[in-house]
Amino acid sequence: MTSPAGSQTTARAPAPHQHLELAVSTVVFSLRPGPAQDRPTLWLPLVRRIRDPFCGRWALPGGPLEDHHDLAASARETLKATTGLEPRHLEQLYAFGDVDRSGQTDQRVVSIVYWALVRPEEDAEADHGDNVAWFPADETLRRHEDGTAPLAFDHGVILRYALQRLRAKITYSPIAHAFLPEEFPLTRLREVYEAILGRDLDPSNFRRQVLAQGSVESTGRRMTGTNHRPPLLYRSAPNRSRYTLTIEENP
Amino acid sequence: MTSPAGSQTTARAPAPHQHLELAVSTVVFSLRPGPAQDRPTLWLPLVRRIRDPFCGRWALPGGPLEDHHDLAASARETLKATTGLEPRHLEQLYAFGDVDRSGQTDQRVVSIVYWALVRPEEDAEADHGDNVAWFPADETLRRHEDGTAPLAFDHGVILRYALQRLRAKITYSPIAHAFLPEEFPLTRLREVYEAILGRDLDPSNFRRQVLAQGSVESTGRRMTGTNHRPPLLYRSAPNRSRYTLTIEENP
DNA sequence: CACCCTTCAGGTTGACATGACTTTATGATG
DNA sequence: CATCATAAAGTCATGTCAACCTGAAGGGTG
Repeated sequence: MTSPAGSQTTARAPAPHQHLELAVSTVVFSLRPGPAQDRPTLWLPLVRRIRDPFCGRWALPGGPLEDHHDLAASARETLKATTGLEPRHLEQLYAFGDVDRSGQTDQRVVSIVYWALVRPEEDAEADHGDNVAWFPADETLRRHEDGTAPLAFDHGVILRYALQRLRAKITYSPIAHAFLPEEFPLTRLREVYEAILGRDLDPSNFRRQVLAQGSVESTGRRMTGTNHRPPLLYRSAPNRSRYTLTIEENP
Repeated sequence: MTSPAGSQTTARAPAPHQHLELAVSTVVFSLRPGPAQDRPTLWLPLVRRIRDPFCGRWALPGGPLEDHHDLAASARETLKATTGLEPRHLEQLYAFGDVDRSGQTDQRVVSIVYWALVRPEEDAEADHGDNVAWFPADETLRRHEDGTAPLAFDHGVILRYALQRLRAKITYSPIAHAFLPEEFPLTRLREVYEAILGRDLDPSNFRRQVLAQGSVESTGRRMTGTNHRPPLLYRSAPNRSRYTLTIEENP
């Protein structure tokens, strides 16, 4: 076998019993009021399967890779078509391709999975019938793992990994802004972090940290009509982080 | 489009002019003496292409995805077949699938790229003729980017990304051990870090850090036959890091 | 308008991590 | 036994971070 990556070998004959399919899916997160209205929590949209295998179960939005679309563009397209969402932040998560993950013996599906963040305003617009719905992320994962309401395919594993990645990434990268509108008081931003990390943060220390690292900048204006001292409004600052790796899906 | 991820849609007709191919490639890193023998540097194996497109250029080892092998297993298999290497650490890097990356208009290649670390002992064993050779990583990247010796396909982009990922990951994860034999003095480990980060580290502070975080444990034994005070030998400790995400390719 | 309530905004303190540097230990060598 | 080379441990100044404290600035209420 001397054929290197990106090989042009055209003679690769798939085993007659397995057909290879390349799909693109996306784990979309949004922040919404939790069950008790204590703290906002992460939600994600799922699509109900209308054919076998896993007919009736919920699955991540996605579809086959579209020709003449790059991977990220294909994720965006498919996501818009299935759910109407156009996320602000989109990033590749992982490629899943275990032999047996398709749920059918005569077919193998390799999925390039993306994860995305949308703002709450963008949540509601789509009405795609009762085959698309939003679910609380942690509860969905819990009910998948205890067998109460399992997801289709290996999408439970994917969801768990996406949650881990989000929680890890938010500690070193200013992605939290993607959940918020253009201008926001620092308390909103802190609530995003608290929701994702699942614990309270000291308002004072949070302010100091986020200002020191320079991921936000003040607009100079203040919020009005508050019941208390009006907070300054901030916007997300142009990214000068050293952590940004060069592969960027966000134009 | 209601077909969710992992879709079973069998009716997807590829555009007649483009054939879709799924490949698996690996960026393998090893530590070897540098050009000047000051400090060891990163090297990687490349494979010379023997057909168009990019005939004669060097490319990452890889090949088409093998049926009845999971993605990581396919990477291991293909790597062993092309270079004889069986890396100690293997991890998925990224999926590359831009429409035009194959260098041919009638074909589209999506590559799932892995990256791997091997120990120097494992380097040399393979003799696959003059179509497989080792190159210094940084110099290869430089000569790709200034046009002196461009790599095939988009493998320059891939190499740059892999180097970034390695340098980022070594700061928060104990992967450096994968370059070393079972037992090693801390100075060896420090040299690995120095080579990858490209700067000297204080031996004393390095020792304190690495012992405090517990990624290595002492064997109790010492090196013998040294020209100086014999150092203690350490081995890598069972991973108790919180940073390890759940998708593990390393059995 | 005096007073209270709430949240904003900035400051202080102590525990701990990090970087630069110094000192002592231990084997081989001649 | 003096010397050499490196290991291993200790010292000290500085920086960072969580926890806590204090005052500021609005609206609401009587």
